[in-house]
Amino acid sequence: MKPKKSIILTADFFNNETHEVAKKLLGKVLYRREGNKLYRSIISETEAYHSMQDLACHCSKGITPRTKIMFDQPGHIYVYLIYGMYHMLNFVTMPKGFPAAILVRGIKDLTYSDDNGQTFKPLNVLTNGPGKLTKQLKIDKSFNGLEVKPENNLWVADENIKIAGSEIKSGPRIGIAYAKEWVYKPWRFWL
DNA sequence: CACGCGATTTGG
DNA sequence: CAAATCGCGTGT
Repeated sequence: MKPKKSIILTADFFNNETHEVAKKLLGKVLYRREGNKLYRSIISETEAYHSMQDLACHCSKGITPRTKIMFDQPGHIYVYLIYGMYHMLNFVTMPKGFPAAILVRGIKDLTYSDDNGQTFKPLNVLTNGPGKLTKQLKIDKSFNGLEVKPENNLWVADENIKIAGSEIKSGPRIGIAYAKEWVYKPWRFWL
């Protein structure tokens, strides 16, 4: 059985317009290694947060202890805690100095392997929300500021899963009612 | 240093 | 529909 071709996404992939990267992330494969377990899932929902003008983006506050990571290199991980209990997983986009990130809101087809990635078994849990998926994948603030790569036990790969343009839906982002005209930007993407 | 609230989820 | 629960940004 020939192993599936898996191309690990690097900074180049994330160094682009945030909404474009958010769309391209759909259908990409999210890996998380935790102890002897390797989790594999398909990214199915994302949201783009782009520029200091975007009032929905934390980075609209400027460079603060929390937001500085979004000003850093593309391909880094931004994790923050919301409502005192849920960790949100984001990937930084755009060149260093320009604040932007993508929130991973949903993953699907979560499987795991505990034998060095040879056999993946289905894990029948719901991962259709940003707080749910980080709980399942045991992602917390310890990932904040790290590069998304296998050495850090969290990475994204292109395994040539074909997504037709017609499969991608878009609409307003969730939970940002305070963001004035930015509320209506269709920067949420899902399959 | 006190205060208010959020890129959510769950249960009543 | 409201509670849970706490770090961060703001203003004092």
